[in-house]
Amino acid sequence: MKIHDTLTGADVNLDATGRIGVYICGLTVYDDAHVGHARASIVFDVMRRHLEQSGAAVTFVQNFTDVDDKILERAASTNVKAAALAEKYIARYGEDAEALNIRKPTHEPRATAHMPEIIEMIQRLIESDSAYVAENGVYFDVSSFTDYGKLSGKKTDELMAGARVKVDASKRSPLDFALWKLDDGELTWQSPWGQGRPGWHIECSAMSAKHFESEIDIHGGGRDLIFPHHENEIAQSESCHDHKLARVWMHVGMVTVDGQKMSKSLGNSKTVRTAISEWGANALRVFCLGARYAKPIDYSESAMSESVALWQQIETCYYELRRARVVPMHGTSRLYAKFTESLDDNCDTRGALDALLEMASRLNDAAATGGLSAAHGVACSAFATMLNVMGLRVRRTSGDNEDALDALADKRESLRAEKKYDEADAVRDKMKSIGADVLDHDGRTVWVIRER
RNA sequence: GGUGAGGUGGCAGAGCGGUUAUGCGUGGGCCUGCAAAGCCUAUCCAAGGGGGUUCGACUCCCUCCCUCACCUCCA
Repeated sequence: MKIHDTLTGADVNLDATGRIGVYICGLTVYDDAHVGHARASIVFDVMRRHLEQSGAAVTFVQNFTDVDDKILERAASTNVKAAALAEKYIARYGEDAEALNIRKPTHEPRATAHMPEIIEMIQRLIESDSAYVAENGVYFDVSSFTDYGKLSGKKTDELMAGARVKVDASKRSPLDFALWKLDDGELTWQSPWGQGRPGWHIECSAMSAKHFESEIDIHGGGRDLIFPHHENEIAQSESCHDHKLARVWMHVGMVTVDGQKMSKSLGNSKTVRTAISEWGANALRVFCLGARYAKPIDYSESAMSESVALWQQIETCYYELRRARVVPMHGTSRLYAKFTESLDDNCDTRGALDALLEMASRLNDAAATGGLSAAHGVACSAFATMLNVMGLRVRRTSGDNEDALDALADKRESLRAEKKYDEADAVRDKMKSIGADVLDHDGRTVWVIRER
């Protein structure tokens, strides 16, 4: 699999048959996840599924940052304990991820559960003169790391000139960032430098080092993490270890609304929950996978209704195959090859989606004209695999209801053959009451459970 | 101001130095007892502006314009 590396700008080949370590920067948990968070999680979920489908043993780590200024602020303003607030939103993200069929990461480390590792890493940084103790806490000395800026393409003197960096009198340089903040409030720990809590960034360096002994194969997150988060992670980690932090850096483009980045501060964010209830989880996945991951995508009514239309074609195809009792069969398929080649090519989910849609369209065509048969076994098998790799999940009803619907569909077919249309219509109404849409072609009755 | 990513048909969105992307939408048709779904077919042959390289550029180079992101917390 070929992946574009943000740091070098080059395409890096990954052996998709070996072991692959992936570290994704997850959420800071002080509010519900929005569609932008969902996109990043979905893209990396598909990448993981594809790597595993290709034979790789993937260790997939996605962290939660559960100690942070925002969490403390939100907790204070809503009169709840910060730890409880973080816990609540971790749980709610878990529900969102489940609804979106995002596979559980191998590990979901939390910053608060890694205080010894964090403190130890800070200590090492101080010992190697990469960090220093100041009045308000411990800071990373950016001037000690000559490669600083290599990921984001920023030069330290330009950053200095920018003067938008917060000035803190106890820092040697405005560019230095906090590793440990002295504090005696909630969510604080004892450290050699006094009571306090970690700064943002250090938790990811400590947690990734814990889960990966050497270089991480793929380190990812949203584009907005490139600076300062990932830049600072590199500085910290590479000052501690003699290997690079990651072989490949992968950054997912922003989700915009009316061309503007979705963000909480702008007040234009759409929560995952809202999007799912308005459009359905599969349509949201289709939307998030409908462009190459590095590009921005614009969330809008029309984009989402198009995603729903695309999803419905896939949904219909699934039920056509099911009703025709096509038995999956191994074999080679041009569209399946296009699907895997697309994903191998820098995780081109759009290309993969196109292959899946073309497959659905061909099968729907066959269903509408000659009918599906055992001859479609190979396509049926490829279709199922593609659905699975894309993480799309057709809505089902209970097994009992499926049996009942099959029986009703059979009954309706014979009533129609006998031209007993009133009775056939009654059966259709019955099927609708169970939640199934009825599609007729040429004497055959197919039912579909629609997501929406 | 700096850095990065882009500007493709009504919309979304690819690839490619010379052949129709594709999908959605729209028009027409087919199937059907009805409805729904589906299918077929047509439509749209577009490439921010200006230069250049070339036999030939949407595809390469230069330049200008514009959009977005990051430079402050952010997936």
